[in-house]
Amino acid sequence: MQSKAASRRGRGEPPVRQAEEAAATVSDQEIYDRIVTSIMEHRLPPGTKLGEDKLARIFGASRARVRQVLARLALERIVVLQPNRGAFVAEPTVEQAREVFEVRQPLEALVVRRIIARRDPGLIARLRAHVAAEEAAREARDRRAIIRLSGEYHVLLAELSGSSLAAGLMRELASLTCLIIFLYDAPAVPACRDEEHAEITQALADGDEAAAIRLMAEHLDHVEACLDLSRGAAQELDLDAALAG
Amino acid sequence: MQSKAASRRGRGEPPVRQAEEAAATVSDQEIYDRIVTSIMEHRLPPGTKLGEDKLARIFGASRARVRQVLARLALERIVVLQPNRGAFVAEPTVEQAREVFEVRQPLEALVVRRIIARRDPGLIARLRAHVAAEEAAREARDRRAIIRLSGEYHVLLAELSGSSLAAGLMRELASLTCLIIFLYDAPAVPACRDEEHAEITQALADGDEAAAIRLMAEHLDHVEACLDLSRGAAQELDLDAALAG
DNA sequence: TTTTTCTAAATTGTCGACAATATAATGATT
DNA sequence: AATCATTATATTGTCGACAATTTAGAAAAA
Repeated sequence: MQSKAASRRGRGEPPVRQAEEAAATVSDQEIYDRIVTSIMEHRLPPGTKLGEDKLARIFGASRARVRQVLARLALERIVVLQPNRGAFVAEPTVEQAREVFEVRQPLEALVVRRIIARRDPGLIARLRAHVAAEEAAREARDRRAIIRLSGEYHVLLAELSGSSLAAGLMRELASLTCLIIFLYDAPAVPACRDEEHAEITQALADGDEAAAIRLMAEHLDHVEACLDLSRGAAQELDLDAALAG
Repeated sequence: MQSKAASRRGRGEPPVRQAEEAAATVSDQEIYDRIVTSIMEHRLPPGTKLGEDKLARIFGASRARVRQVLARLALERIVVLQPNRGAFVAEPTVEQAREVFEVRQPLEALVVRRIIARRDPGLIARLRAHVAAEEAAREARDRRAIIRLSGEYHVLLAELSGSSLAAGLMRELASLTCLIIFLYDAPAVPACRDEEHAEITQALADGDEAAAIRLMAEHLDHVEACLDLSRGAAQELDLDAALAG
């Protein structure tokens, strides 16, 4: 099947590590977390087929278990289920990308207001620790970790806000944003938001609600502005290239 | 092939012989819709146990199918799954109730802005038709239909806004709101919002964004203000009667 | 060579059976 | 009589097997 490594740039073998083989028992949550992490770190590119049998072998779990997890991912819009065809990592359209940012904007503002209202210093400490982790990943040039941690900052924010509903929604939206960034981002991306998380955290520590909300809004605008949403997805380019040759 | 037997859709529960045929025809979506409708109409009160075997018999489907639907409902927070104990209709806490309204507030504003931006007359017509249906249900004193239709107005609004993301979120939040109203509402509730949907629709028809947003915010405030945050009631009910129809 | 048709392989959808756990029912003990 | 321990029943959790469908490949025809 796989003749040339170069030919399977688009959607080939799953980049999921096969290192740990069939251990005794792996929970649904573990399977879910590993797939989500892989997607957030772009080791599973959009469009990748997630075969049930293949995943079951990788995780050493039964197919039914994997199937359950895939159904959950599909409901969270991170994965698309095609009847009788299987599960694929979602490829959000330009339209969907805009919708995600549109919903995130007021939701993040809500989260910021809640955190300000709490005035919990321990809360700020956790945020600072996360920002430090982001900084470390950036210095280590670990681009995958950078992308994942950037998304997780917002999830952490929502969790610390005390609204489990907002946290759940943010988890979903953050994962989707990772997919969107992978699909539509220009190469020089991460520079766009290097210090913004730190600045937002500082505004929260100061209890400056207006500044925090403004910084957050600008931050989201910056990320969205970095995207090239005028043209089709990068995946279509691959298709065109393949057809030309 | 033969669908003659299916034409007999009485209120009587599907006996064994009908169950056999229904197994092939009842889709997951149908099971999902019927349970959601029953919950929205308060025929399945919060706290009701949703036994897998019992539901499977009622719908004439396999337990695995029912289990899938229950997992989906759990992910949408309408149902709670207790490990090794089963599925129960969710009983949102006071905290969760506040969270729902808190998230709905900016989300509904977003939906209103989108609809205004569209300026589609056909869209207004559909809204008016729905409001008329609400009016009819109110005149018919069909309290269950009133509650369900009230929630569905907001879902329809989100769908017509053109954002599938917002629509999906609103569907979840509307169902939760129905549960919340059942748990915490004082008896004299629906009076709270008799004409508000019509007024919002009119503002949308006029293209008056500021008025529409203000009316919507006030509407949500009114509903929330009607809630009584001191008691909670749940009673046993047999599933067959509640799911019939 | 290109297109079409048919066959074979692989993958998903569905179900029933068995094991693990919780609930109830019963009987024994204080 | 009340409480606790034990047994019995019912429900959920998990798995493998089989059927239905799709995909890939081979063979045949244009």
